[in-house]
Amino acid sequence: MNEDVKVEDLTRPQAAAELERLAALIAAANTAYHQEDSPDISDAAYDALKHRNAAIEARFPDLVRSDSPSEQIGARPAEGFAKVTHSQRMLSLGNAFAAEDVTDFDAGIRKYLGLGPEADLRYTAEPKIDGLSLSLRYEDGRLVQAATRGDGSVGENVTANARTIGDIPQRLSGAPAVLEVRGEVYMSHADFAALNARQAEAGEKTFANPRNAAAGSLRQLDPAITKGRPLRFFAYSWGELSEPLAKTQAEAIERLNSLGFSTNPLTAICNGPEDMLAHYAAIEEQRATLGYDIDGVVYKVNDLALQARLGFRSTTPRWAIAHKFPAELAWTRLEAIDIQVGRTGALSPVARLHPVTVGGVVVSNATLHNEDYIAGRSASGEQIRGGKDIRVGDWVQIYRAGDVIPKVADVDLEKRPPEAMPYVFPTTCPECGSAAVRETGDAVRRCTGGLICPAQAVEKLKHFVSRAAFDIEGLGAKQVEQFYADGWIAEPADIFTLKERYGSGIQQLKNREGWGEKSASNLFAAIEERRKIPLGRLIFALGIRHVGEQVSNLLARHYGTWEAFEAAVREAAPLEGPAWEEMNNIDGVGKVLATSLVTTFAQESERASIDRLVGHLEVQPVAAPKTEGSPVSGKTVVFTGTLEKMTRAEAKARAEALGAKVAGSVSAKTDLLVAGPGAGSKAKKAAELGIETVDEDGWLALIAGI
DNA sequence: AGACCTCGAGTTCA
DNA sequence: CTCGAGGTCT
Repeated sequence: MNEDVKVEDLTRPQAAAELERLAALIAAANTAYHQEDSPDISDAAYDALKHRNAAIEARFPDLVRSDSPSEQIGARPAEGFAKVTHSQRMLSLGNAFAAEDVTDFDAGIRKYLGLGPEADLRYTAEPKIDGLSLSLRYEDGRLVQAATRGDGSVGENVTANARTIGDIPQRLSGAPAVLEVRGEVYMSHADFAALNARQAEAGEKTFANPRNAAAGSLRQLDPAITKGRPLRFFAYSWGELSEPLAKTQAEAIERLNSLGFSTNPLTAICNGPEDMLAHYAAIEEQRATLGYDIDGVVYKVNDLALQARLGFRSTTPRWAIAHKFPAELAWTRLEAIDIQVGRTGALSPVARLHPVTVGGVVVSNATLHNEDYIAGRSASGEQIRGGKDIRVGDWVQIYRAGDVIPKVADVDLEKRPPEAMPYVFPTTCPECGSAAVRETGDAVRRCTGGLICPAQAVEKLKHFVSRAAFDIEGLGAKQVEQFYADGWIAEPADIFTLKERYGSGIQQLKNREGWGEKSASNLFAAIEERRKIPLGRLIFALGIRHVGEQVSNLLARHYGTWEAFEAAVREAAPLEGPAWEEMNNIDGVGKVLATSLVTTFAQESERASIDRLVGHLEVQPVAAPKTEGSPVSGKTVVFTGTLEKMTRAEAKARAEALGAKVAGSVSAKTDLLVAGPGAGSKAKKAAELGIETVDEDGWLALIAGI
């Protein structure tokens, strides 16, 4: 009955009735989806219902129902886009905040390239558009795929939507056979305002800022909706190419422009840091009148041959940096300080704020890092707040670090209420009451409750099912919390007995809010699927301190099987002896890490929990590469310089798996030197000794196909 | 021993 | 995304 009434025109009683109606509709749609094979309403219609519900709740927060659809667990998953693996990773950029960071950037590059301060070195400088990056793949001049950045390696296929954007050509003439153009999708201020006006008029939700509007528009499942949204695109980079575009960054951009792409008119060539900073100032001055959002200036080494020499760090290129504009600031009142307990027992203080808009987003929480941060003293120079302590009741200045994480920048002592007392950091865990202690030299205070602490237990379980660990579909953070609260799951092993214990458990699951027969059987199937688990994932899932994803894979590659790994950890328990030495000799594993691993396994309760878990699993070994016929078997290899296609730790592990011995320095015994860019004295020495030297590609070719 | 780099852990909002 | 800290390189 209220369906056609705009959200903002609803009276209170109407809103209450509408929320009731929507709750019933959405619940019915969820049931239909979970219990039958075909949902009864389209995704778009379903989303519209949820949007309307959220909009009304936002306007009448006190009318939010206890059975509100926005709170439901196990609701219909967002119908996703297909995944796309980028042929070349889409990296992010390093950040500069001060002029000094820019001069450091220049100095670092000169040093890396072996150039003096006077040598000619040019950079491009262009505005950093605040939108979302997109990679467009053209084959033989036709647009064949458009993908979002995603996590850098795998993005989402949004080709149909990208085709609706006017700035994106469908066809190119005179382009390389394979051309991946990268750039930014954005919305202008004028278009954003007009869109929001239309949205409001239609009773649809409005967007907080142009960036969200652009992101929301590009990620529409129905391209027809995207087509109606005024999106634009600036090209600024490229991925895979069948032939080079040009010799310099500036010429490449010009080439993209002549192929029909919009490129930013404020792109300039700068000669050194002074020039770069001047251009930065010039762009900042025009910021308000550009008509679209920018959040900084990007500098890139102009010479593409030099870019190639500089290469990449793990997540960022060495030859580019983003010089950010100062973050937007806002003042608000600190209403409370809460303590959260993490997986490792870390007590993290969180500021509860009177909601305030910062950079187009309403913020009501902010991280306070740790005890010292609140106290206003810092071990390692975080002096943004000039040594002022933070008290409940204070007026605090908030900014969003990297435009994401809200932080407290300053405290207004003038406005401090006289009754405000310094915050006393708890020395017991607020969740379980165990002592919370701070190791000397550590910034964090940790709950000592271990598995007794419910917060730690839940966080460990969440970690266990997380994406890089067991990644069980249908068992996310929310479900884990609920199952833990209901006593269904107390430790990881319990996940694998869930079906036995709640056997015809589907019956019981079905009675839960938001669960139907289909989602329950899907969950059990997903759990079954994960009984087979790669060794690296298992080690990571255990959630041992200092043992993250990378280290877990390193350990898995080194030991190969669960049996070998487990035996090694047990034998290393005295923190000495051959097994201990071997572990410490793994590249990337040091004392702190090895101690953490070995002592965790040595704890009776942890140990028992791990044994119970592994009993339910079939751990897949890391395929041991054959060392037979390996061209490097028995040889001594040294790596130097920067490796671009693998980490040093990875390279070493791989070489050892192939039967080579990896040494740290070049000597007469060295058989082969693998030298990446930036190689220095080792390469010189190898040349003097007449030792065979190859670059990274040569090394990869050598070991290929084994 | 110090500089540099990577990884781990924790955090927010849509 | 950022900080802190562990680990390696020079």
